[in-house]
Amino acid sequence: MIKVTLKDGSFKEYEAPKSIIEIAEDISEGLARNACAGELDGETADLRTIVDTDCSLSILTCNDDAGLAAYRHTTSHILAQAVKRLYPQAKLAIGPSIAEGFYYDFDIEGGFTPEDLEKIEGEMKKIIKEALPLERFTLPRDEAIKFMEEKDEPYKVELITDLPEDSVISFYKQGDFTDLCAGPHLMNTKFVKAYKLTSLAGAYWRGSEKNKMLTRIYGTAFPKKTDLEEYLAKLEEAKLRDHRKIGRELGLFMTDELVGKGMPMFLPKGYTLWRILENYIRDKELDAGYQHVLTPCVGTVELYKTSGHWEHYKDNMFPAMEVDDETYVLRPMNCPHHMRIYANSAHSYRNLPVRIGEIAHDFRYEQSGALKGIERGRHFCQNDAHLFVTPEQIKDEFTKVVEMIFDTYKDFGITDYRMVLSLRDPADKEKYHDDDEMWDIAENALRNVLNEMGLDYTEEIGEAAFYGPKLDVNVKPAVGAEYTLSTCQLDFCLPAKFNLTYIDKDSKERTPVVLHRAILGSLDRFMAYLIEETMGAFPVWLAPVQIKVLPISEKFLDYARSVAKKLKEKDLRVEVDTRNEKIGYKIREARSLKIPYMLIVGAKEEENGMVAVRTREDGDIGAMSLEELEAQIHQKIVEKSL
RNA sequence: GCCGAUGUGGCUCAAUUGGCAGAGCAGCUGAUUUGUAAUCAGCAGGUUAACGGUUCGAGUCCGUUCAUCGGCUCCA
Repeated sequence: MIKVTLKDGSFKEYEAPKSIIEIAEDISEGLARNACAGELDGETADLRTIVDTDCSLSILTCNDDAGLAAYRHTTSHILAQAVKRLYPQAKLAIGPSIAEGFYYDFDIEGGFTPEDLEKIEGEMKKIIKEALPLERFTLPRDEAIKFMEEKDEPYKVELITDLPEDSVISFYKQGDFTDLCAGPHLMNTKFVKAYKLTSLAGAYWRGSEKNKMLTRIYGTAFPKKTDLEEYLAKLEEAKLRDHRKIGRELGLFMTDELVGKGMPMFLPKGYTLWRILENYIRDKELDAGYQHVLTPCVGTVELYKTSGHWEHYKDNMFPAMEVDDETYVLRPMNCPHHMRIYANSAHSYRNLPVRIGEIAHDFRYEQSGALKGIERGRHFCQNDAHLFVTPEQIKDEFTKVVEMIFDTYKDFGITDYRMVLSLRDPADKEKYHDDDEMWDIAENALRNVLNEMGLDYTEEIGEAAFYGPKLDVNVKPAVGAEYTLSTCQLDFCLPAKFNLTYIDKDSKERTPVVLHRAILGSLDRFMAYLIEETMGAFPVWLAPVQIKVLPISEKFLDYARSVAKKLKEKDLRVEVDTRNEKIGYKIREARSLKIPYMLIVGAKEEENGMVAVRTREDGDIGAMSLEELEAQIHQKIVEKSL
């Protein structure tokens, strides 16, 4: 009798002899961490011992991240096996599991077509049906290299060559296919139940654009067919939230070939929302002691040479313009302008911090492939500010910025975000200002404040700005990759480059520290995120049109207009549907435009001086006086609720 | 920028193997005067992204360019 300890502490008993593989398959439906399954295959010793030691079967299920990752990783091996069977000339690169599935990179002349994917899926089905066991084996490094050389897999050879000399390299074999891999994996290909190859893409070998571009196949896999279907349905649904689609449908913004790519234009409704965002954040900053300025969208190239941006970002700026004897550039950011504004007057420790803010238009020559609606364009508008502080004030000011971010997110109902402490890569002296002591001080300063505030964050190396570390607040859009919404950057570098000073208590000149920060980030991108979060059904305080008055027939047009006029006088955003259509038709359109309040007016309403109210959320809520309605709406505006 | 896909009225989509560019919605005009998610009729709207090529004939095939989409790289 073999007694097996399960992960939840319970036991399960088996008649001996039974192989560990059989038991593992039984217990875990094939999802076992078999980092050592190859060695244990056929083992009939006391399983209990093995389970109790660390090198054993920790039983994983697909409810575990690690279990699901193993499941998907095995699916990626099956994909690679299928590709090698159908296209033996394809060379294997890497094929990990990722957040929502897996991918595998191949080097193949001409790449794959969508039709190829179907063929490959078919071959994968066969491999699963063949019920191939996965066997793990190891080789010393030099033999591993030889092994992959014989298989003519240059990318695998390169991967192994980069491992330390004394490494022992593990492989997983399934039938006619063997891959370099650390594992763990399923015990058998037959356990893969539901999978789909989702897309084709190009991807640089080892993520560097200097390397060859390979062909990547993305796929996903789930333990159950229904889970896969649910996931695919969710993807389709996400496309409906895409800000580019909703932005067009609601008349918020447009793009135009003749104006240029990456240059979105905001339409009246979009600009109404824009103004609300702009006023919101400017007022908030005023309350927090910021002073706002207005600076031009161009500057001399010397300005950017002084800051160091020219050296770092020349290729991502619009080309320089020669005017008379001078060279100008469209500005990619505003720091240098604000530095010069600070330098315009003398400063004492008494008047620090100086907080200079601007809703500033910037232009960046983004790579054409990086453009995405108003999320990332070549023109955008930053909610920028630079706080000039003494070293002692860093902690306090940084804390206040983080609090302003939280406060703002609360108002906009943003809850799904991730904080990243972005640090330099100490090995990269090209990209980052070379002053290790400065970096250590700056990074620790931010880290300490975050810890003191008790915030959850992850540290990421090589994500800092060239002049300093930063806190980024990242969100995930409906479609595509995560991006940064808010940022706060600590800079010991630019103030010195611009010779900025303040007079300290001891009458000595000192260099201030600068915090670069953006709460809404860029207004464009913030709006993109709002659109996707709300699906265009903005809360009342943000809705470009808050109220639409719908007369039952043309007879009541005058009354409808008088209602609209009264509400406009109360600073509400109102439109009247003056078209000669039936009421159902007008309601239908107002609903599709996600307008929060519809006021239906006919004979009854005109007689009583009332309006029949229909809300976006609750439908028909009956007749109301204008005073009552107005009070209700203003309440929602104050609360910033739906 | 790189790899791949896509491009037909404002929007969503049709158009057998290459054989007369079509529909719905939106728009305009008229009739209707309407009570909570689409009233009826008519009209107009196109160099099929642009340019070039193959062909008796190109929306369809080939080439170049542009734009969009999915990724990669980048993101001060």
